[in-house]
Amino acid sequence: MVETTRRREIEEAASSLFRERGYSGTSVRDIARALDIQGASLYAHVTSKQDVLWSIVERMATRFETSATAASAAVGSDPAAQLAALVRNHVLVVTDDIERASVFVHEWRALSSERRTEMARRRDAYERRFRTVIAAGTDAGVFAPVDPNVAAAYVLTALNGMVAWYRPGGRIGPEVLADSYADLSMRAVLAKGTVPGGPA
Amino acid sequence: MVETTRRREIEEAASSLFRERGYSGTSVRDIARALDIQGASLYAHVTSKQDVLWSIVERMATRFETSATAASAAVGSDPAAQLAALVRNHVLVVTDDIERASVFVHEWRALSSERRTEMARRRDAYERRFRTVIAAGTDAGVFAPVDPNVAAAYVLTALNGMVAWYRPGGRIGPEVLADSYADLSMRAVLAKGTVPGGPA
DNA sequence: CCTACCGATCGGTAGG
DNA sequence: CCTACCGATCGGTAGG
Repeated sequence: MVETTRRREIEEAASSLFRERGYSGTSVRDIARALDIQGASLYAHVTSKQDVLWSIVERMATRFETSATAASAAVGSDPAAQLAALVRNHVLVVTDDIERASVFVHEWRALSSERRTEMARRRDAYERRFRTVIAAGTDAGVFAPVDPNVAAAYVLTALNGMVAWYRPGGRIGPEVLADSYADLSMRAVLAKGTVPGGPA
Repeated sequence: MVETTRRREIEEAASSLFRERGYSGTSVRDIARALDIQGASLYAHVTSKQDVLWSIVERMATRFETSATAASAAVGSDPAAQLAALVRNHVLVVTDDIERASVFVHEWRALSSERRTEMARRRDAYERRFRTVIAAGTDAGVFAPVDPNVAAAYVLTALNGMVAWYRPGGRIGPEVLADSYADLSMRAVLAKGTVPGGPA
């Protein structure tokens, strides 16, 4: 599917509706109504409702992946700095596109089985970045002796939980939020008395 | 509606399906099939699909509320001990009924508007317990100077995030998990150099 | 708890 | 992008 303006508008309207009502709770006609066209007219631009979900989820997955890689590369190998960079980056991606991020977090289960399997793999690889860096910090003694799987799940679900409450333009901006979440996450895993490694 | 065995079985099957596919993604016939009866036969026991969702969500809400109150009362007024008790309690409620807990966390949005409003109010009151105790700790200087709203959201979404990955009978039991999550949460908010207040 | 059935809505196609 | 339409499925009711 070529990427047209209309196509982008459909994805945007769908993201908003999928966030509010879920994929199953949103009909093709709901999406069309948001764009003031007929339900059947959507199919001039997309091949299926499932494809719209896929492009939303896939786009966000790629964004999380590439920007995590960039954030990681920007800070050197210190586990504390690495974790802070991953957390800050994640918050910034979420706040930058809260609707697609929400769909990414909650609706990937509605993907058809092949795509769902691919996404499960990519999500797992993403979570592994957190596990690995936490394990490294724990081994180095700079982090408390936490179970890296539990700690990574804890931090990552806290980050993803943002999609449930964050609204753009609110009291707290993305940068402040990124710092707060990084502070909370660093403290959660740091050994007592350690000085937190700040963001890059 | 009287609480019969059959009624309980329906709620159980529905919890499992709602968790897997969401409320909108689950049909009345899906629930019936899980119980080896006809779709229409369900209506001998429930008045609507919506009522099944409500009883699941309401039951869990009450469980979270009453057991948080009990946990809070069991530990004295020290903010650190209070927060640890709230976290431990939450983890234990979630792990004790992971399927209903998952529906409670994710599907309350599918409630009809009146019930949804009530649940929003009760969820907010529950979150306020966390905010209040965090604010008290921050004021007392035992917690780091975090924004209580942000910190409470962080901790509570991490706790609720358990429904996405926890499976009963796994490597880590509920008690160990409750301790781990309490440790992570305490460290996240404690001021540097403070000795964590343990669970009750 | 069953059979038989209801109107409404679903995702999607045909053919312009 | 529209009208007209498809078969399938939806939540729920009637009447046993």
